[in-house]
Amino acid sequence: MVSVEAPSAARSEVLPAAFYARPVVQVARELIGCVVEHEGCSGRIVETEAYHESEPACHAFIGVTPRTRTLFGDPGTVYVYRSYGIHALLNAVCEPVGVGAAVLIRALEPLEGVELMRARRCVPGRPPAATHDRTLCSGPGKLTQALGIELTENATSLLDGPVSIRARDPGQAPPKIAASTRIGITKAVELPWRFCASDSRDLSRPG
DNA sequence: CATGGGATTGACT
DNA sequence: GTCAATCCCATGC
Repeated sequence: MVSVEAPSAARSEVLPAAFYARPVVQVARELIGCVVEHEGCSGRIVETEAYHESEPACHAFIGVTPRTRTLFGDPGTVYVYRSYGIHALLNAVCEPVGVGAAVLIRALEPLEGVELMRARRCVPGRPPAATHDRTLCSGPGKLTQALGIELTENATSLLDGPVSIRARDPGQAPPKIAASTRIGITKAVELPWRFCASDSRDLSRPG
């Protein structure tokens, strides 16, 4: 059995648990440029936000409950929850076990499986999106819909589970990153814990 | 058991 | 710019 991957398309390694077992704000910044993959569909992370149990915008602020239990688990675990009754939002659990913290993945640049993503994002009765549509994964609810990630993936492992995140190509220059305040929250709004790839055109909103 | 509030999106004025 | 859709779960009676 020979790999079908061309040498120029060699994949970076899956990020290890030690990557996630660090301060969540640092992880959020370093996840920019990494690649999320689920069942053949993938995209480059261009926007993230950090959430930590010490501040009230984080679900873990209230402590351990059935909903927040995942946040306090192993670093490198998937945390997915239902937002506004409609959307599934994807997070990566960070910090050591017992600390409730996670990085919200807010936007991707589509890479692989674009046709399938477009099909999942297609709304009946409207024309299909353009081929390199910048709205395919330009938001936390959009990217989970495009990748087919649902609540059933909650508490699975990013290390060997259905959803994985690979490191940036170390041979490439690191992306230029802009920090700003988080979007869509009403508490701890002043913290500059949102990170965007400065040159990306796939952001949920300008960074 | 009833209620209220979202880490959003897309449609519409 | 405004607004509704829709469901999980935390909270309070």
